[in-house]
Amino acid sequence: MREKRCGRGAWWQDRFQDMGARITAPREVVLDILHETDDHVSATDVYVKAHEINPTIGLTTVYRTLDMLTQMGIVQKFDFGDGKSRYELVNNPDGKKHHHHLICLRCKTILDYTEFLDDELEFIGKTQNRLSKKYNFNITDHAISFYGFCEQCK
Amino acid sequence: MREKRCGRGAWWQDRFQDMGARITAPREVVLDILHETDDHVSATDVYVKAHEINPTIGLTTVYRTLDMLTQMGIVQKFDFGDGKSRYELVNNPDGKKHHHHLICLRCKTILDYTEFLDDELEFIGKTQNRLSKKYNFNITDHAISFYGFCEQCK
DNA sequence: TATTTATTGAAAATGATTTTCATTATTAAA
DNA sequence: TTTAATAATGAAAATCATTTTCAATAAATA
Repeated sequence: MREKRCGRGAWWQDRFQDMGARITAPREVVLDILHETDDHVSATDVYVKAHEINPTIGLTTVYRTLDMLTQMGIVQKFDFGDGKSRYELVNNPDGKKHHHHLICLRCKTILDYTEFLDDELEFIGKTQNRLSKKYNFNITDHAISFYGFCEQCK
Repeated sequence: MREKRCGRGAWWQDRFQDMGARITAPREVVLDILHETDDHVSATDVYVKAHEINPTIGLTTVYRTLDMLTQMGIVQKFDFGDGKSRYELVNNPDGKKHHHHLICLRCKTILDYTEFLDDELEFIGKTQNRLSKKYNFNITDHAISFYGFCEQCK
């Protein structure tokens, strides 16, 4: 087993309560794994790690949990074009800060960058406000990706 | 058959020449279809239309052509999380202007928006310059998506 | 405690995308 | 031109991520 959540419960557990979703062992394991990871992980990545911790956890449940977390806005789902989805905590207290992506169209390499967040914040904030109003959308997250060719491929 | 390219060749044909790629009937049909479409189409969408025009064109070739065009930067490939990739011309002279996406996490609806392009242009241009320099990347395109819940789903 | 409801995992089904391979069309060379 | 090399094609088979089905289990509620 692994150490339990600290104190009265992790930040995400309240969200579960609100949704009437149960806090189960498999779900805790998935959340723990996401907290420990800096990378964008695939469902299989999560499954493999989960399986090491608790071999009874099935791939289906991993998919279901990841999907649920995505819909709750706790996890962000990415598709970089290599056929499998990647998942990442939106708010990882210990982990990597919010970042954007630079994707090579030939070799599919993904570079995370965190620079220029100040300029970005300004732009995103403004746009987000305008969009939510205009389209009556409750915006919870965003993604910015640049495409092109990396040093090796250009 | 359908009308041939006007004059000495469409803009994309030069790109083909440069790459040593042949301008074949199936490829012309795929390009034509993309030009006629405003939507983000799936490979199957393209295949169905291509098939109406020329029933000998196979799905495999559609995939291959789309992939090739993506790598050439002529087409942009999107994944919105519904399991199939979408493709769209980057420069569609007659078609829709460059736009960004507003995606509902529950019902998966995709809204295109084109507002606020002036602010965006400024932000994107600046960031793009900085990134190309810093990471020695040849940036050809970008994508911005906002996630959240639409009117019905929130 | 009994009963309803949510969650789970295994196995099967689905469905998009890739690979294989033999054939055909195109270009380059002789 | 004719020929040799190469690129492109399509059908069928193979892959592989993701979903669905369904019976079993666990948790919440009456």
